[in-house]
Amino acid sequence: MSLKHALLGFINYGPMTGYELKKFFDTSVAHFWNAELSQIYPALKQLEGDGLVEMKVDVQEDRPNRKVYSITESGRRELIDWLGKPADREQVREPILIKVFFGSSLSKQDLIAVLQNCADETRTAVTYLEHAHLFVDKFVEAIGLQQEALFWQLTIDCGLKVHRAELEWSEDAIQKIKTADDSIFENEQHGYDGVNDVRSAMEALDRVKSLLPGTRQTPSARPCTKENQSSRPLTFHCSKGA
Amino acid sequence: MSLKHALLGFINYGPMTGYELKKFFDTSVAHFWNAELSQIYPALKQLEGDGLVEMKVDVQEDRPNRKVYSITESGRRELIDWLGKPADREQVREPILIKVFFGSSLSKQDLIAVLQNCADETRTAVTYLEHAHLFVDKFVEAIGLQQEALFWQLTIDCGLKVHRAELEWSEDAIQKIKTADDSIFENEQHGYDGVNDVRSAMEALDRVKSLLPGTRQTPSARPCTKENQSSRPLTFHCSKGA
DNA sequence: CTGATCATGTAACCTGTTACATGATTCC
DNA sequence: GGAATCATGTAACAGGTTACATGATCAG
Repeated sequence: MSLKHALLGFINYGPMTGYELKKFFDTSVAHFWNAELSQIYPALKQLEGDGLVEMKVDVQEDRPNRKVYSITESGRRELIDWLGKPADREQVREPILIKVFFGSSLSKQDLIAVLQNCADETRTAVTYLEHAHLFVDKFVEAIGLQQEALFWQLTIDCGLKVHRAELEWSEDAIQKIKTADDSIFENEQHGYDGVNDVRSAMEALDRVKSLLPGTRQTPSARPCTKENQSSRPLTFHCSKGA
Repeated sequence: MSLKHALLGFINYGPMTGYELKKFFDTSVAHFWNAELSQIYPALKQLEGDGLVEMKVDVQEDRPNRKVYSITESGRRELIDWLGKPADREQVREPILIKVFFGSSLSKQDLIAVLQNCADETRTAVTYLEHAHLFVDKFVEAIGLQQEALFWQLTIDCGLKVHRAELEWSEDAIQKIKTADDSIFENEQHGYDGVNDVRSAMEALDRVKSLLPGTRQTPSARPCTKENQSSRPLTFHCSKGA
């Protein structure tokens, strides 16, 4: 549950309301985490129920009352404990790669247009992150959290590297597609079109697997069961725990 | 709804059952999309309800009956239509970056350990993807879908570039943290610890924003409303539409 | 006999997004 | 007067994961 720990992390800077937490999210971690108010408020209630934060109502005359949350000792322990544990990996989900994967159904120009659009958006993201470095410097100074600068900047470095890699990829991909043979596009006729063919394809897959290097071989087809999803045989599963 | 379109994409290769679709997911798109059987079966029912696929029961004596799905004309149109539209961007969510962001609460060595673990997992992912190139070549040949090779390989190229960038980042980050001043770690005392300070921090933020280049300035504080989430002022929002 | 394979599903749950509701104040 | 600000929430929905249920056959 990363959200609750991110909330704890901010509240650890100092007592805050849900509304203020939302601002912190939007101004400092939006490039790698988002949270809506409708998610923050119930999460704070749960943190309070677990004794990780304490709430005090701040009565105001001319504005709505505020609920100010502070971290407890138990909350600080929980935060430090969680921070020190290996990070979860979220399953990668990239709609653009679905489009590329099935790109043979499109015309060359349509596929390029989709990738061009992707490249443009990524370029925008890179530009924003380049500003962000400067922004963080000013911000941490303004709020007196200079010690945090290194850590905040590191998260931006990550976003920059990753987005630049994405951008490089999409530009490369466009080039490769441009120079590809026209015959592989707008494919109507595929390799097989019957149940038996899919079956023999799966058998072929097993033969291919046993030819490949680098992993222990399995004598027969891998089924769709829990066990070998995590054992990760020959196929290129790559986003869940080692 | 990327999942349904991915299903359509595979069924477009040829008639298939849910169980077979799961195998295709696990062997060829697992590095950028996952789908459980419990999600595939109802999705197929919906696709059928929408007239995008057709189902035929294949009665077998010695094994459970199968439901074989084929794509319809309408389904093929829907697929091509979706493929040609700009891809959605999923909100980035990186638990590891939350840990780095709040890294000042950890000891130097604990933070390095977390990043080391992240680097190791990423290295494993890179190794798998390196195998995957070879695997795809053999696989598409075995199932007679050679025309698909370029597209499938491109999706692996993307994963490789991105994961290598991540790996590079985590190694850099470890170095930067190693050489950082010890005083910024295990931070108990933060810059402010009262409500009023958070408020003045938010005001400081607004002053900072107006100093920054590259975007149109806003005269006053940005609130937590829908409208300017999409207008993306000065902060480094970067993962939603331009 | 145990466990894997083939094959289909349902139900509960978790996380997150969108829409809706309220209501005073302040800025243009 | 209308929009934005401050400040709190609820409800519905969407997407995905985990657990559970069934049941036959085949391999070790």
